[in-house]
Amino acid sequence: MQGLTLYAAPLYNDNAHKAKGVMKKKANNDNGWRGSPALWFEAAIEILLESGIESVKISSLAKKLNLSRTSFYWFFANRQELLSALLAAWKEKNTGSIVQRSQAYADSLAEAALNIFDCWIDESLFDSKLEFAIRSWSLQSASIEQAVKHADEIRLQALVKMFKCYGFNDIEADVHSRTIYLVQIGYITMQTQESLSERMVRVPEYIKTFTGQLPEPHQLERFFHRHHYHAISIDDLAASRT
Amino acid sequence: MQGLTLYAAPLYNDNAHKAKGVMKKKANNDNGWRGSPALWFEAAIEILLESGIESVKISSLAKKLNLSRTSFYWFFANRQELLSALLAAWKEKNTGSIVQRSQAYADSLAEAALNIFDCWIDESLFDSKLEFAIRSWSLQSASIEQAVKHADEIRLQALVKMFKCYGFNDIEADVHSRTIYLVQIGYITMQTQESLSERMVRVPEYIKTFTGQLPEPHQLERFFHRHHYHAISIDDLAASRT
DNA sequence: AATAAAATGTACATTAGTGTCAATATAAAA
DNA sequence: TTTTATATTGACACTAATGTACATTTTATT
Repeated sequence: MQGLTLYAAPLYNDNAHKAKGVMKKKANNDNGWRGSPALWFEAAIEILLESGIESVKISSLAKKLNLSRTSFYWFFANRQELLSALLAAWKEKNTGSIVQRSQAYADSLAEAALNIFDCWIDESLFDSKLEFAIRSWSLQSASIEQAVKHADEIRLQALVKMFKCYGFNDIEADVHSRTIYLVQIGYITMQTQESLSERMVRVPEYIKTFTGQLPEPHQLERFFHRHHYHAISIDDLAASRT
Repeated sequence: MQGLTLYAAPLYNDNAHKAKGVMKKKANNDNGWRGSPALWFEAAIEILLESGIESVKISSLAKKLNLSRTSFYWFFANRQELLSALLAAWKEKNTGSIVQRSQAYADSLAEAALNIFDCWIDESLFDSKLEFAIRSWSLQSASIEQAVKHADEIRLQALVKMFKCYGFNDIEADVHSRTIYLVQIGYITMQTQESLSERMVRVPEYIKTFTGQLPEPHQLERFFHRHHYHAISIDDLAASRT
């Protein structure tokens, strides 16, 4: 066993792309050993996103990593310790981004809303699958439910503050915050899989619905640009071919 | 074992209120036997809503019903058969109501939206906890995921049709349908617990956000009335006391 | 090369769940 | 009241998961 308070989120972020591929026998650490806390953790994240927390079984992870099941206990005291690391990673990543984007510079409410939308487009800011998995987990565990409720409060408060900056009264800010946030939570729950362009096409109408104002062309352009989207994009071409 | 294709949803609806109370030893069937498909099913629903599908264990249900675990197999072939009954009950109840309310009479879009809101207020129309539990289940099972996706499509189509009746174009109807539906799915996912009046206070602003028009006073009155809500209500009094 | 530290693996104990079977009890029908 | 259908139970076999103890292998250090 080892100490391991700190590696969870950072390693998840750094190695997420690497871990995606099929690797099995090769591709491990820099040192000569096959296992590491990070590898077990990444395998756990993968299984969590694919099949939920109750599928995060040490035996499955061992199979995935081609390691003996009991080797796990060298790095983690027990299964619970691994699960705590998963929760910590979620906290660090998802709530932070919403709060941060709600405070970003904007020259109008429409643009402020677009700043929030960054989270829904950019996976490096907000991981929707992780969000869904944690929320499902919360059904089974009171402590997780607590953590999720707390996150919702923090996030909604950040949005309310944003709307109030643009002159909304209490109830308006409340309803509009909930609308912008809950529509996204709804999308996540629906596990929608859509191309970038499918989603971008709806953006102006959503902004209008959420804020009451259509975004200016230059604001949309800025938004599209930072997400590498062009009105006639590779996505559109691919879609039109089918 | 017995045949049992038909009892699922009807018995769930009919006996849901009865089953809620603490009963244990008494209060069973009309006949002299202690167990029945319905009782096992109701116990399963309760556990499902409380703690998720993986907690629906025959051993737990038996304890809850004060029956031998193996007695279950007189009524159901196996656990899977019970789970199928749970899914069937969800299908029958939740999707049906949305479709039905989307077609109800309304003299304006605002009122049409209020008709949809009926589902979110009236538990006999739409069971939010069941909805959440099934959606969580869908993470673990491809077939459940399929069923949930299908339900989402049916429901959204019904809403799109409604918005188009009031002159919305394709993309407008699409975005507004998604907004009204996803906000609710978001609420469900957040497992929000609020009093009737807390929710009613937000209704006008939500209607304005979702449809672009504030509801007429008489429309709101009709809505409040059918949900037994009065501007100064028992809820308000209770809240003001704390 | 010898040793220590780190990681891995095998064997075992334990737990918690499913499902089968045969024996028994209860209620309804003859 | 006997018989039959329905329901209930305890004993058993099986499976899949966790976690422990200890031996073994692999890498790093001297």
